[in-house]
Amino acid sequence: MFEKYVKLLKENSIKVTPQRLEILKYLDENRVHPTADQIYIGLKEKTPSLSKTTVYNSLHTLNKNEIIQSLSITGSELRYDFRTDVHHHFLCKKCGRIIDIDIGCPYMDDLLNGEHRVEEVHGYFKGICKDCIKLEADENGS
Amino acid sequence: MFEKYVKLLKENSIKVTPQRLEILKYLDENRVHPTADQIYIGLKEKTPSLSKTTVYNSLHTLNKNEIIQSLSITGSELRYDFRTDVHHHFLCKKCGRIIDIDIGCPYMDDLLNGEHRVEEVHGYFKGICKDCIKLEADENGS
DNA sequence: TGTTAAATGATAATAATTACAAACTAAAAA
DNA sequence: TTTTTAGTTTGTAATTATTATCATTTAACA
Repeated sequence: MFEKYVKLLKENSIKVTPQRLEILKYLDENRVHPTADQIYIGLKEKTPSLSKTTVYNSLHTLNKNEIIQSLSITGSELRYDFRTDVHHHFLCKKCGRIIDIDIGCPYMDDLLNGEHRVEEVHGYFKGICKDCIKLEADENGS
Repeated sequence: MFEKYVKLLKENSIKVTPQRLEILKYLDENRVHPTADQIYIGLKEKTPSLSKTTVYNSLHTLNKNEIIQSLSITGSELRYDFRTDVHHHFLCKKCGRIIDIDIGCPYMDDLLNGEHRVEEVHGYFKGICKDCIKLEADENGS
C-alpha cells in the first residue's frame, strides 16, 4: 500500500511518518496539482487529527528533497505536483484547472553550460482549455 | 516625458491618470521585475498621496490590457514586467533577483495549433545566478 | 527499551492581495 | 466651456495563503 512512498522517503533519509505517507499518496493519486489546502481537506476525513501546519511542513520537506515539486502559476497559491520530471503546465483561465503539457526544454543543454547554475525548469501557459472552448461553442450554438 | 505611456494607455482606451503614468514609467525604468509593494514604495516619495490599492488596481488593468505582464515565479508574490514579448526568467535562490533570459518558445506553433487556446507563455528557471556563483568561489578561495 | 533529534498539531502572527464605499476626476457630451 | 457620468483613487477593513512558535509526541537508532 505505502511501500512505494516509504521507499521514496527512506531513499532521501527522511523520517517515515503516517502524515507524510498520506500526503504523498494523495498527490500520487490526485494529479490535479492541488493546493496545500485541498490536500489538507482531502485527508482530513480519514485523518481528523491532521494539522494544516503538518501539510505545509511535509510539502516543504518533500519539495526540498525533490520528491515532489511546487508550482508557482496562479499567483495566489502554490500547487503541488507528484511528478518531478521536466514537463510544462497549462492553466485554464476559465475553469482554473492546471493541465500537464508533456514537453521538455530544448534549451536545457545551453542553460546547463551557461553562466547561471540551473536547478529547476518551469514552463506554464495560460489560456482557455479545450473543454472550455467546447463549452463556449455549445453555448453559442444553442 | 510621459508621451510614450500616454500613447500606450490611449491605444488601449484606458483613462490616462497620473498614477498609471507613474507606475508605467517606474516599470519601464526599473526592469528588475518589482513587486507591487516595491513599486508603491518607489513612487511614494514623489507622490505621497499614492495608495497601494491604486497600485494594485493599475497593475491589474495594465496587465489585463497586455501593456505589462505579471510573473508568478517566487510563489509568495507577483512580480511585474514592462516587457510583454515572450522571454523567460531566472530566479536566483540566493540573491532573489529575477533575471531576463532571452529565449522564446519553440513549441509555440504546435501549441497555437493544439487543442487548448494559448494566450500567455511563461518560462522560468531557478538556481544560482552567475554573480552568486562567483561570490561562492571567492569565499571558498580566501 | 531508552534516548534523542525531529515531527506534529494548535494557535498566533505575517504578508500579499482584495473588498468596499466615499470622494474625486478624466473625458465625452451638451 | 460647462455638465455629466462612468471610471478611478484612496483609506480602511477583510481575506487568504503561508510561516512562526512551542508544547507534545514519535520515529529510529543505540
